Amino acid sequence: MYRYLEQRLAQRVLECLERRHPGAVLPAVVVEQPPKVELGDFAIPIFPFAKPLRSAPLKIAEAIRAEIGAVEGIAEMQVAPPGYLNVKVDRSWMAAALAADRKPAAEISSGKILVEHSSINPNKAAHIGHLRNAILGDTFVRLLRYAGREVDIQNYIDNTGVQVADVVVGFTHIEKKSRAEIEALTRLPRFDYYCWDLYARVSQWYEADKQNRQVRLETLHAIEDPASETAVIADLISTAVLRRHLETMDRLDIEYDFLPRESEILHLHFWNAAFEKLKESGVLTFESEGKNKGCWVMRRAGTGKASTTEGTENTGEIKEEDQKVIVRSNGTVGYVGKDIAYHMWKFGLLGRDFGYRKFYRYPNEHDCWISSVDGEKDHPHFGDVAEIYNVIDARQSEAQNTVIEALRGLGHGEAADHYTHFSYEMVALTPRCAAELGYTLSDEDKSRSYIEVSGRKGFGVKADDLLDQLIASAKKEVDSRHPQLSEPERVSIATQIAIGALRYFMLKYTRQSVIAFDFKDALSFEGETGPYAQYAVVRASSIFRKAGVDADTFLIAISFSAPDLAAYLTGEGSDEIWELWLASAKTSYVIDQCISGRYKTYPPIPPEPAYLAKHVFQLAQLFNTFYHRHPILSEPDEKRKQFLLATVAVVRRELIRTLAVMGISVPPVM
RNA sequence: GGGCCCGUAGCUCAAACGGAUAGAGCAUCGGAUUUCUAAUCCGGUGGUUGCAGGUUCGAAUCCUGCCGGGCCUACCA
Repeated sequence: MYRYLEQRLAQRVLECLERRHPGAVLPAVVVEQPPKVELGDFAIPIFPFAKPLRSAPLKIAEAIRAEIGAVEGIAEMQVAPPGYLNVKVDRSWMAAALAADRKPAAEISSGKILVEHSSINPNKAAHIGHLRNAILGDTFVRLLRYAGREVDIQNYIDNTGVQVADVVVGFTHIEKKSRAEIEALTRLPRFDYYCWDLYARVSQWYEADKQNRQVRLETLHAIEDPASETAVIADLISTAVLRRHLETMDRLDIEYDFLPRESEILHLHFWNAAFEKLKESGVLTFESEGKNKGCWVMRRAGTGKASTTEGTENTGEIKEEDQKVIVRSNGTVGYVGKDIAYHMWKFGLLGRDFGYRKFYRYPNEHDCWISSVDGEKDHPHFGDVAEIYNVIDARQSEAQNTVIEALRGLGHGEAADHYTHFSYEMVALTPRCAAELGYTLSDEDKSRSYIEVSGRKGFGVKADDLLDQLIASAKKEVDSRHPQLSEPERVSIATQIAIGALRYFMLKYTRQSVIAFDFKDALSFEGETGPYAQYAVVRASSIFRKAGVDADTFLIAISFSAPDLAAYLTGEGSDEIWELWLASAKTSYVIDQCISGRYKTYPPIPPEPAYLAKHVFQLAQLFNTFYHRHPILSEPDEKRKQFLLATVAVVRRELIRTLAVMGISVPPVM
């Protein structure tokens, strides 16, 4: 409703100006939010119109105010120096719409969206960096689904790469385990932890004797032959670790629909199909001499302008330093090549498909499918989508751009335009946090503001460990507050709080900010945190419980007359309560902003889920202030009491809604 | 060398195609509870937005140049 009002306001202002100045070339009407409620609910800066209309901003603003006429939902307009048109919403109109949860008709959006996230190498336990990825991705999925879009969630599994090979080497060459012994180990409750330690040992083993690296190459090669014993072991390990990753993410209510694996991209020859098209279209060129002799290369994304710059004639030749090797001189294809083929499949441009079989069933009966060479007959239709979003950290932006350019080069400009690298910065550890974990730091490291997590070194905070700590910490608090509750009830509440804290923590930073991880901040339940927002909802719920009224149906049953609403919302000192209603009205507006990114620029800026966190916090903060100032159940004026209850119900509804989009549920008590 | 990102309060972060007095949380100091449970609220302290120019009615935001930091830049994945 808020967004609807904003758009209509901009439209009407533009029409008004066009009527006054026919033929004038006008800039877009920008609608902002004034710094304070007293000023109004919308603010339109008039400065940009001064020059084209050859008139003073204040004069133009006054003219608009006088001539625009009645706009539904808008109560009044004021001209404010040095050149703003401040607009006040018709408060009772908006409140009535909000209480009834009326929404303007949703735009019809078409086409399935594919979101790829997590994509953790299946060779060790997930860590906090993976948590950021999965939480961002999962929240984005929830945003899209809230907006009515159809979404498939994919988690790409690189089960044939060096990282898996390294752990295979660890089992077979360092620990000298048999296949049966490894199989037994995979049944450990936290087999991924075992691999975490082993992986770090393998790295040391390589360091100790460079000869050992030869084993890695042999193993890597052997994994590609599905008939080999090594491949069977690799599959055993990667599948077991993958299962653990799904369990870890399920703890956070993160689910997937389909797990495409590199092994199938290999064995179903996706690359061959892509290779032919890439050669035909000239995206790939063969180098017959120089550094990359014998390789198939393409232009590195982001280098060299499309046309000829200095020296480079348009002969299809690419300067050596701008070359990206896609096929090595020994004929094998690198990661990017496979990724190009995979993305052609995503858009339905490859002409091949995976086989599918069920892999994992969530407690809610939802099935997660996995790729396989010979799959089940009946399966959902994956791929062939209209838009894709890849949640991958910023370090891989060049590889992502290369894939996009390959699609463009193949003539699939439309697909390339609907390919978004949902980029974000990494999670690193503060030096203090690293020290707490027992790592000895060099003086150089101590002076850094953060230190990168390294799976190879076994340096990092494991996802399950962090979650365990959060639950334990919340449990302690719940135990002392609610000793009367049963143990399972207390565990359940503590778990919800822990998830709330973790998901909020990962979402409150904007994407391009490196998270310097610190236990103190992450384990905090006070201030700008998930539990703060959850607690606000619990408070709201408890008011209704005490009142003996059902919060969810209260708003349906009740109705206010416009004069009553106006009395409560526009009277003396009502700004503070109005602010709460106004903020509540913004939920769908905020969700829209999260999805489309902040600017409507080209190229588009990826989505930003952090605005959700800001919105939730603002709602909770306003509510807590309101809660403290207005005793509700003891309000003597019955009509006013109903209005205050309605205020609580609306805020509560919007808080629950927004938290749900963030993947955060609310416990019954805290 | 080239590409991308960052530099805002003691710390961690915000700031809506450039807009009204740059805001929060944490920390710190001082207050608030016989009430819908204080995982809360109110108030104080704390800023030359890395530096220097430029663009304009107006710059944390755009441009240029410095300074400082991070990531990418392999016939690794």
